[in-house]
Amino acid sequence: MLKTHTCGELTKEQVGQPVTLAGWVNKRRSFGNLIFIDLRDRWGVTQVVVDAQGAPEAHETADSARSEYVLQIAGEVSARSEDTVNPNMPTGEIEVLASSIVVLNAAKTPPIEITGEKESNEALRLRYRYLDLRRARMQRNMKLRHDTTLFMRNFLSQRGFIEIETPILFKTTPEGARDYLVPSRVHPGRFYALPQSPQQLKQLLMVSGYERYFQIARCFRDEDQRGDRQPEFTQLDMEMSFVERDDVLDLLTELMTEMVQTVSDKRLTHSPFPRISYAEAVEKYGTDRPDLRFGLAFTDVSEIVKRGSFKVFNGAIENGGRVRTVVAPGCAGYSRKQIGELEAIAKENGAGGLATVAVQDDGTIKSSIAKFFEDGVMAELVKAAGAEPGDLILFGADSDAITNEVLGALRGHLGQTLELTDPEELCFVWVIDFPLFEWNEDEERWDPSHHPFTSPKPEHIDLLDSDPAAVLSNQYDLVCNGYEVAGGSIRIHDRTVQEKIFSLINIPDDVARERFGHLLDAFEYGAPPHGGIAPGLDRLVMLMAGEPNIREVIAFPKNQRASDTMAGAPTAVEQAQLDELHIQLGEGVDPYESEEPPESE
RNA sequence: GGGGGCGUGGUGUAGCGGUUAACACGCCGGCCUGUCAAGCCGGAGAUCGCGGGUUCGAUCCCCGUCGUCCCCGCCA
Repeated sequence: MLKTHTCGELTKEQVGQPVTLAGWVNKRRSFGNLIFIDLRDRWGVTQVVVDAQGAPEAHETADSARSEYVLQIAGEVSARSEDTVNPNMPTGEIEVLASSIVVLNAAKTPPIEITGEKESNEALRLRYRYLDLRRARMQRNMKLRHDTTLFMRNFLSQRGFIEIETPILFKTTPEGARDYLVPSRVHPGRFYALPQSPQQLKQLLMVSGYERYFQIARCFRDEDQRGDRQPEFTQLDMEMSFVERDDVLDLLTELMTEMVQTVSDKRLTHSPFPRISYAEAVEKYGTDRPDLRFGLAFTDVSEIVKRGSFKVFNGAIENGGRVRTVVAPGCAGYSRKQIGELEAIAKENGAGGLATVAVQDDGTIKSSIAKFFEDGVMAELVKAAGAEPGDLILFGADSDAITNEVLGALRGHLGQTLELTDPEELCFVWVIDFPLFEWNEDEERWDPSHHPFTSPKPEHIDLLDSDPAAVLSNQYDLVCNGYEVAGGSIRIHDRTVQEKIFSLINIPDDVARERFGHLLDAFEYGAPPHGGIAPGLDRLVMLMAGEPNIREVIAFPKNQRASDTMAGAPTAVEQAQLDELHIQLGEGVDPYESEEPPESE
């Protein structure tokens, strides 16, 4: 080793000892004949003192060193005098008196700030990711990610799970997300697909009798990016045999609770986690992934407002919709401008406008729609909505689909602006009892709301033919602070039921056999009842780190356009490579178009 | 595919129809033996992303384009 100690471990106990440190120049402060170097490695920062009189050669080297130079420094640990102790650094009680310094490598001035408090813009950070990853924030996030996966592995291993790797080169499943395809040299015109998740493989492992499987699994989906979505991401993929829903929920609750308590400094709102049905989540919060760090649930006031004469409300109800409210606490005094902002949000989400009722501090009503309601009805309305003096009632009057969006967006906005969301808090909630199908307007068919391997609730199997919309499934999602952080289900393990589902979602028998024959066949050889779940690792680490997007917890993420701007992927390839893969580019396709010229240095 | 924000020395920002384009950090040089956001002095460094238009005059206004981020669609 080129070092005897790390830059984070020396204390008064080592005073007088000879040590050798190696790391990067975090900061250099020169007084001419006396130079201080803050030397950094992954474990911390240690101050090195170089005295021109005591060590002239070392001083000369220190004088020429610059930020981010890689140095090896030999010297002696020395206690700092009382007035020079730095209580802000873990190693602040000591310093290393250098006797010799070797420049292991020089460094250009970095294009992004590594030690400063200023954040360089993300495009630059990604282009120089190897430098960005030197920053304390990134080092902390990578460590947290490691701690998280280590915890998961230990936790599951202790409970009898074993980690099994499944192929990255697999088979296309066109009914899901868009696949990343990999051409085959040996099979002209054929393609592998990168797995969107190891779903089928883990189910097959259950058929194989492993009973408790997990994998820190990379998954690939060729869809557009979001702050919480990358083309490749990581799941803690799990599957268990002979379990029922609550077995999975209980185990995951335990895992998540201990994980947060062990690796993060965030606070859990509650554990065990509350469970709400999909129907309740949508009815009260307008979404199947509500942020429950705050309330602001919706109330259905259709029956009350019917007794008034406001045409917008009555019209919405006559057209099969409803009128629901969300209460903005303490916002009765909102100015016209502030209400205008709320109305803009409502309109962006499909509302025609935004009716409001302000319950003023003295209990009187201020509202442009008050004139459509008798005082008694208005009082009942205020009470039903749960509004107190000082509150502002916001109305959504339309189809449920629209008011879910409108009120959901307003609720989210209020949660943010009224600071009802504590960034130090993690609020997990189970969402259960999802519908098995959702109607696909464009294709005019039923789509699985989760995936086609999710089992219907046994008591609903009879409804599959008569009323598919009413069939509930054994699907469950784990939601945290408004993010879906895990999703899973009890699976189908019966070939007949599985074939039935395929036919309901318009996958003809021959297609089902071609795409999923291996699974259907496997079900005939003693498939145990089984189920599982797949927490999204990136999102969990993001939440525990308090980061705004998952790129901050991925060492080398892709940008919004799914490019790696550091290495420059994807790239055009040589014609010879294409030929070997039997691939011909489409007419007019120019892979070199709009490609940035390489940086010349 | 659609909507929106941003793009000014190395970095982060300010600015604005006419400026020697400002500030901080960084960088380079000098002084300095107790700093840890070191200090003091001096210096270099920007065709204001690119192209076109409007204008007597554009970094500023308009259009296009490229880059980047956010959102909708999409994400079984």
